[in-house]
Amino acid sequence: MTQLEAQDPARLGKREKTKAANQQAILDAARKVFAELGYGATTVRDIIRGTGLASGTFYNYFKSKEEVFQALMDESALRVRPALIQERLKATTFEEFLRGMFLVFFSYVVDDNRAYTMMRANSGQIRVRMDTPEVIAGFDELRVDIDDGIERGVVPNVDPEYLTAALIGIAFEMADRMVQRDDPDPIAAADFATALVVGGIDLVPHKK
Amino acid sequence: MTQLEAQDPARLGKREKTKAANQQAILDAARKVFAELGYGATTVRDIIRGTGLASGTFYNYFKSKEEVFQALMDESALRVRPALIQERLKATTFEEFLRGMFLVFFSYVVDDNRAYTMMRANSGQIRVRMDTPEVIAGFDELRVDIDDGIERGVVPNVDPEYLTAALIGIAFEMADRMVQRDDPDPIAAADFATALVVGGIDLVPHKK
DNA sequence: AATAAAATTGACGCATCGTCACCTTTCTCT
DNA sequence: AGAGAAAGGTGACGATGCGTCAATTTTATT
Repeated sequence: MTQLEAQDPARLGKREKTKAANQQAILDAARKVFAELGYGATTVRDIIRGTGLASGTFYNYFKSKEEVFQALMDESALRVRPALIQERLKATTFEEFLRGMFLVFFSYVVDDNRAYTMMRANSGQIRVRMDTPEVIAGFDELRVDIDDGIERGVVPNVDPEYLTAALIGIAFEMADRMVQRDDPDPIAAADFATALVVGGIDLVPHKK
Repeated sequence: MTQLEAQDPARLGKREKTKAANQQAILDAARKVFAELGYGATTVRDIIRGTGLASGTFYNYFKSKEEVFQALMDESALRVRPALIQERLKATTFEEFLRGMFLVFFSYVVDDNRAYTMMRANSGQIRVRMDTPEVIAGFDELRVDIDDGIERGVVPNVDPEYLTAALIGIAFEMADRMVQRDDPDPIAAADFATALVVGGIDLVPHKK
């Protein structure tokens, strides 16, 4: 009754191989079903149905529906994080620092629209936050780097916690707005956000 | 089996009187139980138990658990909104406008800590957003007023949607941080937020 | 007082959850 | 290779919570 074909050539025991495959299958099914039905409406059984596994098996991999969702968020976070780190390291001024971070984040949101939209769709009804320790790890590193940047003189000497909070707030709320637009423009969004913080918003007049 | 004593002296039919009383009783019980158990863990029965009413009665007043929660949020929003409007109207510069709004919001968050904390506690696990049409009405008016302000020259001519989004993001994320601090200071928070937007963050150096 | 209207009640049927005893597959060791 | 052990998969089951609804009680109307 198992429809799973193993194709991974890596040297792993069959056990590890199917475990990994199952885990991924559940995640894939979950992403799909969440997108179709929304978080609230999908049941654990809906998810497992898409994998050919038995209902009980789900619980060998995840504790609950919420945990799968969280795992999906983590997957997304993992995909942005390297780029964020990259940007952070190559910035030499605060403005570069900000523009790089915002651009990476907004671009990701537009690119991986599926993942982000899925998350957003679920946001409406009932929501697992994106700023849990796991998901926000990139931004937590951000706070550390802001501390660092202050020492190095790259970042102004302001309350790092508030600064981080404000940046996160700007990023997420603007992203929400952006994806609702007809033609989302990450560069424009990043410019706006950057100007708002470093220069005052006068810098980016809105063309009507 | 009804433990409710009517004490409202207003001239209302007994029907209206108990209806209003029941509605409020459910809301009060809900706030308490949500705070104790968290949104996810409380059941509709947990809520109704605190009122002496029967389980079916709950559904005469609210459609679901989520709806009560939303109603509680609306109650809170209703409490801030007049002050927000007040601030908005009396501002003559953008800076005043911002500082007023931020201060009202942060002060409310600190004052009505119970309501806000309840909300926050639930935020973690699973969350009903604060930016639904109802809750955010104050901020929706904000967007309208920003449009207005642009016309009047009080608010800089920038993309109003992004500006609103950014302000909301700053407000909520900073509020989250603020309430976690030992000695939350709404004035300092409002100063920070205002400086961040109007003047660039250099204006408020952080004392270490 | 009789009748109508409205609201309350709690038992019921339904759905989902998470568990667990049993079974199948994979691993290990000689 | 084969036997025993360990890991993992299975699906039926008990438990829990939901929302409904026919019956009942309470309030309004005439």
